[in-house]
Amino acid sequence: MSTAVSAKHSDAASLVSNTIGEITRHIRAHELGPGDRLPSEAALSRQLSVSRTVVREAFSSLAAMRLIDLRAGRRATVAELDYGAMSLVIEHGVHTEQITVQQIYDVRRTIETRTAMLAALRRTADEVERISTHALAMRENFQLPEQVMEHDLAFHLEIAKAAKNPVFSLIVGAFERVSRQTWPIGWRTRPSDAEQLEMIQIHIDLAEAIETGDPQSARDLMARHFDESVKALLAAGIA
Amino acid sequence: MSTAVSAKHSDAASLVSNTIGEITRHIRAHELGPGDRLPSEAALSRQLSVSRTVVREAFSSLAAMRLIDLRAGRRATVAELDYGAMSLVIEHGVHTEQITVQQIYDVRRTIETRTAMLAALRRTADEVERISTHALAMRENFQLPEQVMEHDLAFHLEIAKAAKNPVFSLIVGAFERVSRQTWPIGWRTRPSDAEQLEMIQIHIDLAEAIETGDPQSARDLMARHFDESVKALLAAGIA
DNA sequence: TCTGGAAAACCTGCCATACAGGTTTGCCCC
DNA sequence: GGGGCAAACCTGTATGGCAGGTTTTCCAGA
Repeated sequence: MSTAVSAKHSDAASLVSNTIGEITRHIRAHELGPGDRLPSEAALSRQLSVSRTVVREAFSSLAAMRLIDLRAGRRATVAELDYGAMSLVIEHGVHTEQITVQQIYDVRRTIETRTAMLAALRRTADEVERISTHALAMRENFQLPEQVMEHDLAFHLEIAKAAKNPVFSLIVGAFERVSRQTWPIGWRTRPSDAEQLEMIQIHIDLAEAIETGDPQSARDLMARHFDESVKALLAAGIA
Repeated sequence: MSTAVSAKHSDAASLVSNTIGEITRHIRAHELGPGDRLPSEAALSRQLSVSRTVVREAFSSLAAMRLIDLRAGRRATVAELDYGAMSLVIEHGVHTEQITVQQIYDVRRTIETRTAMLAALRRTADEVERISTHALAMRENFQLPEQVMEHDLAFHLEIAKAAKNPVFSLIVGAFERVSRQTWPIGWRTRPSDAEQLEMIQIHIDLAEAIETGDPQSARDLMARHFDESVKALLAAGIA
């Protein structure tokens, strides 16, 4: 696998690209925030002297990146931070074999040992509540993999949120789509109830460390969680 | 600043969304890799029973996320991993005040202490060459901020590349657009030649640590680099 | 038989127009 | 002043068309 990652230097002087630039400039110039409305397609079309088709494709592209929200009949609005687009990019990388599952685990370990630590320092009572609930729900439903997975994903996202840095949430979220597809593989590498419960127990311990406010312990537990997961994957021959 | 980050659960049953799904499914089903060609707009239009308009918007969206490449007259092709879209998402977050510069530095520190370490372990001779070249070029052109910045950005990207994990490259690259805009602020907080050269020296030392193959030292230098940068930003009142 | 090159076929970028719904605005009536 | 309805506005999708770039095909000449 090559590790080439680039960014096309988009002088891409197509009308659509330019229009996308104009729209983002408009957002910046008017200091628009989430929920604020953008000009209508027709208005932009006149203003920039391009057809409505071009404006539509520009809007469509921005919506694909989740920078704006589109809904029929309504004006386009500036969107809240959303990891949907990043999640698709990562998924694409995995499906086209430019990224391996193991590489993702390495990045997640790097990021999430940090979020666990920060969460232990900065969490609010509400967040502790939600994190613990997901951990316990994993144990409760441990015979329903589907359920365990959903709570597992939510657990990790909540910890990122508790770290109080939206960029971490963005990155952790970016792995969601891929995780949904690889998670069952990891689960199958732990065939016995004991092994499954052991893995779930780490989550519960981690939730407790965050509740207690013990960053070092939270960090170590998250590291252990990923080390175990990678070990399991390797044992199953996912290299 | 709120730390809410979500992903709209896209049941979004619009024709365009469905078409996007169909196209990505096609890529997966046929195991297409970078450079492989996709069906023409007209063909997909017939095959999915939607108008060419819809297919065009779907292609346009995928191109915005850099999952495919579009060029006039040519068929669409599967794209190489590219951080352009992620870079736009991050930029959008900063401009709409959902992300602060400091938060980005925290994430970069987390990620790049790891890439520095891995680079020291895995770098090839070529990579060492390129990393050193950029570091030295920073010193050489230290009176041309524009130049220093470009080499600085390239320096960090090369280190990520040398870490041999494209996901790290993706994330480091995702901060490029924002960095280009905030970098001059950081530079101005170091008004004297001595301060500027001191900051550049860290890069040179880091390049050497990577060349020597000293992961611990590389890690520490990268950490110091970010600590200094954050300190400078805070001193300048960028909170 | 092989090769160079031109024409044909194909393809995308962009535009104008049209119409079916959903949304917002504003006005009128109570 | 408030409620509700109609008009104005807006987006989603479709059709047809043309300019210009790209690929394929195939013929003429060596």
